[in-house]
Amino acid sequence: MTSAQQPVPARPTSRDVARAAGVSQATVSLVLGGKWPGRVSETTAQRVRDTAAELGYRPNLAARSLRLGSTRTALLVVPALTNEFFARVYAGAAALAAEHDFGVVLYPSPDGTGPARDPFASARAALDGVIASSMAADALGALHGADLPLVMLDSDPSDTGPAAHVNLDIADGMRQVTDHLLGLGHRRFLHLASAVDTWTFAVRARALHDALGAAGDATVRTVRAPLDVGAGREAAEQALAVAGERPTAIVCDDDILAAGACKAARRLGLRVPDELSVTGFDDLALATALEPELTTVRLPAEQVGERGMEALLAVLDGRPVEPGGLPVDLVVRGSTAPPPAARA
Amino acid sequence: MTSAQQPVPARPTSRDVARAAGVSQATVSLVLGGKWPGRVSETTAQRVRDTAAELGYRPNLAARSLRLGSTRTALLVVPALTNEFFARVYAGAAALAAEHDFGVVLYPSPDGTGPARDPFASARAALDGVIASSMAADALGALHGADLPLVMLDSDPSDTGPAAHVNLDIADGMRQVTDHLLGLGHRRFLHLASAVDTWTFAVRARALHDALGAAGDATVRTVRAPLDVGAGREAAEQALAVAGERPTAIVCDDDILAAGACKAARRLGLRVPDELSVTGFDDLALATALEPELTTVRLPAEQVGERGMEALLAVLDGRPVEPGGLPVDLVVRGSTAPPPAARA
DNA sequence: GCCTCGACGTTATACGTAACACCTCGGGGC
DNA sequence: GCCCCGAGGTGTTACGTATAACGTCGAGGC
Repeated sequence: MTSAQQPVPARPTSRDVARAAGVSQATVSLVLGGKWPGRVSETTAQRVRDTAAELGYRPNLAARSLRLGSTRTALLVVPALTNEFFARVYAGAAALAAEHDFGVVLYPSPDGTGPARDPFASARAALDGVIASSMAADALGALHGADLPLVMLDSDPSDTGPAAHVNLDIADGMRQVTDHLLGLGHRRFLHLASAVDTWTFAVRARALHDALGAAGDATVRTVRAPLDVGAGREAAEQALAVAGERPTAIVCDDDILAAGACKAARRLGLRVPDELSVTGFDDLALATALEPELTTVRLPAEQVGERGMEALLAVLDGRPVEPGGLPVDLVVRGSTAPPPAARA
Repeated sequence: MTSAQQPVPARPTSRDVARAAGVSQATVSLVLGGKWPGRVSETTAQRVRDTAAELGYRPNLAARSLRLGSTRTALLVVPALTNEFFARVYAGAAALAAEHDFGVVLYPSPDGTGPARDPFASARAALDGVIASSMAADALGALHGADLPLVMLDSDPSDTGPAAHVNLDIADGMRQVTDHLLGLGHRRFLHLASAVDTWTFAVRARALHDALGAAGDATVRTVRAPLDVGAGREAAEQALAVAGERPTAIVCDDDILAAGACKAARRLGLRVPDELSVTGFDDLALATALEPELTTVRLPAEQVGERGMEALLAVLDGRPVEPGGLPVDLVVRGSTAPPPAARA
């Protein structure tokens, strides 16, 4: 920037291509734009394309965006990419976006710590829309205020601000988990819940309590912990150490917490699943890395991203967004078994 | 786009703010730009800022980029974000970038599958530079050809094309692992190596063989597997099942492979670490989720991202990039112990 | 009393692209 | 012979911003 600017061959513009090809800049734009077929004779078009390739022409995207007033770029707001679930959501969204010549940029929202920077400054270009996963209400307000098409992922459908919702059938997943454990004979439960206060976790709790309530004779205690193996272990260890009848099954809001629960069990000398059943949620890679492998609920993370992008594209085109939650599946593995009492 | 365009109040421009504040557009730019302090009287400046806030003015980034010829945006090329290591690299790079009013967009490079799209089309804006982690040579060629400042992460320093390298002292990490195991008394090793053919893994292999060669009486077999728990388990299981003297330690290129190795051990009825020691690499969250926890090498992933961004900013400013690899640390946990023979 | 000068603003311009409106020209139709 | 028409191109404009170059005006030096 400071010096050595002159000798560098500046990037060729469409005008350079035009000059070299002996046509006007408008023609170059017509040819390379790809729309307007038949507007330019094939011989001329080919000459333009060849010259462009020869010069290594690359359209200036800033200029194009300015002209078009659109960048074909969406912002994806996620709590943290280090959570495999969201990394997969991104992958799904980015893949579908690419098919439609769209881009996805990320805004890892402040998960408690750090100053809440401006999500729109984080995107380095104008945005056509926003896809956001469930997040704190205040951060959400900022997004609403931006009058951009907004698609919410896995969040409260009664929040009618957004243009569309893409939800997982979380309640059904939790119901499947509970029914599975009840079927095995469990009656005393521990719910190792996320300390994060979002819709997706609230639904888990409600579904669990509903399903257990229907069973009549089941009891459940709840402890909450941050989404972290160590925190999950501590919370589970404390809960299991209290006097009174020990739970025979731990239902976790998340595979990460479930990993913590397994560690807690081992520390207390309880074998999983013989003496204690543990279930997770998400079906991360972690679930099959553990021993025993986790019984958990498979969430189609990539599909969430895809459907989110799909919904955004629909909104931008003025098409209606077909509603409907994404189905989730219980995956039974080695971390669940009948409780000790039921094993003769 | 098709209809209902008119009723929407178009986003205010700097000119709208100027009109409302009773000044010229240039003054608005001067005030909001923040440079040129003292160029405008404080009373006027305040009036402009107030009107801007009132109208909800947001500068058009496309126009700014066009004018400035720069977007303050870097492209980060990584194999896959679902690998926690790269998600952390991104987090580090994005955090430092934000401090310098820079943005980071991602290009998850085709890891074998999928058509290699254009990395520069993936970024939806002009780029000021590229930060790339080690990748296949052909993809790398495309980046070199773009005459953009390029910073390579954890890759062959003898590749002199890039503007700068940010490397981890991988060889030292592997040496620490080997010395630790040799010190415990191990002599028969299995190297569970990554099937990916990049510099960072080549260095691991070389360092391992060098360190073992120095020991004199140690032997090592190598098997390779994709970076995947299941694949790692299969490879390890087959290798452990062969006739002859069984290795007493498995050195893995990666925590994910180490998780596979642990599963293989359990399937074969070998207890870790009593009958078989296992080491990982990376210190992912997975390392402490497993039981026993993995002895592994902690890589400062966030720092890699930070230093990469730092180097890019330096190159852009014409400042020299100070070289030097990032140190890595052996973390001894429960997955390593003396071999059975050494335990009286 | 003239000139200078700094403080404060304004006017004008360019960035590179897309696309509207226009121009040219040869070939029919009548 | 005149007009129309479509094919194939070109001139021109606007997008919103940053900043260089240029007023203007009152205070102060000599």
